[in-house]
Amino acid sequence: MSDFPRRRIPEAAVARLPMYLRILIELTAEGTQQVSSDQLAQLAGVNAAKVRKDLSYLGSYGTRGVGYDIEYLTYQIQRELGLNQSWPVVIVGAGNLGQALANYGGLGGRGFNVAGGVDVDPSKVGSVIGGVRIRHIDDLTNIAQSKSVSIGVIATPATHAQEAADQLVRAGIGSILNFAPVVISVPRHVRVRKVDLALELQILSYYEQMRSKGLRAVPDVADGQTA
Amino acid sequence: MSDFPRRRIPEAAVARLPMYLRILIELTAEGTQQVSSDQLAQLAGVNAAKVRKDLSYLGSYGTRGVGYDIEYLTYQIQRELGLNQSWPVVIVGAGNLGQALANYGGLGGRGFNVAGGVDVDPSKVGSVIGGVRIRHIDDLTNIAQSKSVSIGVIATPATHAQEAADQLVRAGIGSILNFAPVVISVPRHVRVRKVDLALELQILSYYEQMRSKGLRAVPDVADGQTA
DNA sequence: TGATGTGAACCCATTCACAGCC
DNA sequence: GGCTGTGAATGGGTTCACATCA
Repeated sequence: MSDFPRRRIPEAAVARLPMYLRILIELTAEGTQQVSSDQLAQLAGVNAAKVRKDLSYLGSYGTRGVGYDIEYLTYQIQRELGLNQSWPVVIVGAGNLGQALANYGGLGGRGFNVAGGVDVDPSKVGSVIGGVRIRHIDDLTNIAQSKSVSIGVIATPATHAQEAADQLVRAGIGSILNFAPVVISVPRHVRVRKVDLALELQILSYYEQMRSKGLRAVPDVADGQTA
Repeated sequence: MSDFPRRRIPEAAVARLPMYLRILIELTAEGTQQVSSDQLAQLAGVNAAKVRKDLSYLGSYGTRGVGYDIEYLTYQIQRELGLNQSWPVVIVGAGNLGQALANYGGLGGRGFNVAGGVDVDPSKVGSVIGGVRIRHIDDLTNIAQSKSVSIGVIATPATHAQEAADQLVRAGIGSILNFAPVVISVPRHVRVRKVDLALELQILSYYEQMRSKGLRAVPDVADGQTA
């Protein structure tokens, strides 16, 4: 109501906003107050025009001839990403990875809190990891509903990932971050993002192999950087 | 020489090959021997035409009217990605994340092995994690060169990530997988991929927020799935 | 007949280049 | 003068649709 739903932002741009946000927060920590699209592009390793276009989707928050006010821009990006609230997330799987995630303190400052963790293993149920009590997976729906959780993280072995996904969907979760190295299938309205260590490494190995074969591979762009 | 450098594969296609590979390996485990682009697309949650085009970059390894021979296709993808050899990787940072990575057994079967781990903290140096002895970061160049490591993983806190990147570059590493939540800058010839939990969650929160505002957000595509 | 392989069309994303404003 | 904001141009990736072949 107060902030009417502005035009939809292209997916690719949305994916970069968190990166800009992080950089802005770092700049604030260093005491900087203004930043130009050129500087920001430099720090993010992308093209300056891209920065300006991305930011323009939020509205016209820059000042011509000057740049962007960091504090104001930070606020706008956070608002756009929905980070003016703290999102409760639930973690499925309390093995190595699940524990690492629960212990990872970095989430609090970035708009999230771990509302709970679940596992199938009875020996894990009841333990407390990173301040989070692990409950049985059958409690998932309870937890999700009582704490209004809409984001779930799958940190199970590959063999149980689909099961975990099904449970999350049944619990009414709308977005899933999948750390298990398998493709999970979910109803179309559920959004999934996947993080897979080996998969990332395999992409890198392709280019390393190209390099070793003497092909200059590509001039490199991707997550661009400066020396 | 034996396999002459075929035309370069588009970046987006390269990024999907590991996913196909994993699915093919799963199918093999289930005893399947043939697969069509339709089936594969279904399992990967992408369009069938995309599967065919992606695979066509490798060469014409399918049989019209039949599909793809899984074993043969698996071999071809592995070869293309350079996975017919095992790539040694070095992990910088032996904290929570670094330990989780070293302990993660899944790498061996997917074309990688942990050649070593390093840290700055003297109390960590000398310990053995996941079968890997942690050494001091000053040994990085030694390790990298003696074991021909070309891929490095940054698992340090954000504050030390740039430092770690510099050391890796100095050690002659060509590709970096960065788990630290900062953008690192490296010379142009070094390839970087970034994995950031909070960043992924922040992307999801954008769409959850859209949803909660009643905007049907997007019809969803991304890592597509079937119900 | 049935599924691949691929030109062509389409669509989204990136980049250019400059008008507009401070 | 300097930097934003954005139409227009470009480029890459996706999808269509069909010729091709087992």
